[in-house]
Amino acid sequence: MEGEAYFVNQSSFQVSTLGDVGSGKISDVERVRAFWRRVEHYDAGSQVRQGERSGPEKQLIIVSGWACELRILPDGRRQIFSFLLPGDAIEARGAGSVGACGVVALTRLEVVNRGAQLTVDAAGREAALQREQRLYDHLMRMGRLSAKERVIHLLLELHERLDRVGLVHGETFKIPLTQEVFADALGLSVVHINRTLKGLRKEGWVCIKAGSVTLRNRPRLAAASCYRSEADDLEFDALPLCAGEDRMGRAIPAPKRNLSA
Amino acid sequence: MEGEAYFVNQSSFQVSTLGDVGSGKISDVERVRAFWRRVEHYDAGSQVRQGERSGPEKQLIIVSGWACELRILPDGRRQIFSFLLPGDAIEARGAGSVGACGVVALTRLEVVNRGAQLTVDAAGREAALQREQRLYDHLMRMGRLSAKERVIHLLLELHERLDRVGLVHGETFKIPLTQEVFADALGLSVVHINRTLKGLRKEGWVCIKAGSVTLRNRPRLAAASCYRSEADDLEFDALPLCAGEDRMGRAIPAPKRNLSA
DNA sequence: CGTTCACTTGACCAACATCAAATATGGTGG
DNA sequence: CCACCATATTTGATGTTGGTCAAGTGAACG
Repeated sequence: MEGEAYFVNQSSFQVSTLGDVGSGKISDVERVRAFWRRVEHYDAGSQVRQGERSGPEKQLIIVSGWACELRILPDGRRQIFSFLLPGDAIEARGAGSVGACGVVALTRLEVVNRGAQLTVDAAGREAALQREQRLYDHLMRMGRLSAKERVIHLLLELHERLDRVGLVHGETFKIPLTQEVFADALGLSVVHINRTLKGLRKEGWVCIKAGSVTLRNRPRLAAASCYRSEADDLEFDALPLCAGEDRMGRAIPAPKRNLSA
Repeated sequence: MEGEAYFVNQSSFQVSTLGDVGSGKISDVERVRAFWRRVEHYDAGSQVRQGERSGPEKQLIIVSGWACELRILPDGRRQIFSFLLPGDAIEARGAGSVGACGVVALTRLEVVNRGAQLTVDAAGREAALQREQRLYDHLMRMGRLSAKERVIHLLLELHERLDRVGLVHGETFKIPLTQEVFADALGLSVVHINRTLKGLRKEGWVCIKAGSVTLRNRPRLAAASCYRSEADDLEFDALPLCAGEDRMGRAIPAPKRNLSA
């Protein structure tokens, strides 16, 4: 049944990806052929290396499967920066100058190659903004949220993104993630992730079984983890960023001494 | 003496910013005038709000002073995402759709308004890549580095960036940051930042006095904090991202079970 | 000279990491 | 179907890191 769900997803991407190629009399069969000619596959665990530092930068769009951006320190510590879901682009980073971050397939991956994408259209800009927004969210998670909050917050983000591409059924969706991957994304140890999940299950926040997750009472989860959906930016933006005197008095005045000894 | 250093910096920015406006007979005085006409100021602690959600997006370049991007949670927790130094652009974010992150001046701020910057040139792309790179570094710091490592790592980044705009003298540079700001950037508590700094001082890693920092033996610091300068991307990129069997055996195979119950 | 803001320090505690071992689970070959 | 193996999850015991609370110090400033 999993393959079926993925196929539905693929066909929807055919339309959105190729719909603007030729508006003329190209038959649907032609389109499907053209689509599949550009499909590439990556095995789970393989590194997706693109933009071979000199070749034309190809832009890959994930059709099915999950990937992640990550970095590994010399001593083995790992940090996952973001998850890449169906519909997301794998940026052609690394072709430029900065590229100390790799993309690894977390499951078997199906991607379409859009070739060198030189012009940045409105949709591309929007996607880039959201991507950046997610990086900020991730920073907030790791810097200021507790383990329980981090897990919930990430699950809510994944729910929102998967929902947008039709991979959520009700409140339930599938995550092909190991607890170790989860830990590396959230900056926690596997053991502690395990215990945190246990706690969340026991307290009825979520239901996690065999790779699918069901979020119970999403608004409550959002409140408990300070999650701000991408939909309500404006409202959040209106909050006083530089706190006044009422809000815990944590204003940011001009410092009078700096990191003194 | 502080003002003097800043002024030197400003004049260098005049050249680089306005050098391409007119290659003809515009006198230097004219250039200076044109420059100063576009200068804006922000007080320390004030929020830099740009792109008033509908007006023309102006792009601001910091001439002198420090700012930061941050977010505050409803319960008062703060997270600083990045520091903005002289020469950095204050992105016109927020004018689009996502903007749950504010820019606050950490010191008195002098910025030039470049007006709406619609075309993205090579320099702009390069800057954007480095900015993103720094976000990744920050994520790595908060997710996988210890307190001591985080502090060193951040100091090294600041050194590198300040050096590039000529604000480092020898191994010493000034940071107008409160320990509280430092804490909010690194996801630690003020008290713990204090103790960490104390330790670093005592062990001779750095010398921090009255707002200026001297890094002792930068290569050793870099090694101790897993710092990778922006100069050696290639080398780092060549590291095996998806570890083989030699490197602690932490490969990323296809997960066979996923977040089971 | 008192007030304010930042830094400092000590005592105590909670969150999370680490180590080690036990227990599923799924895949594979017989 | 069963035995076996590798991988993942779970659990307990224990240690460390870093947070919180509270109080004290020192410098700048009116």
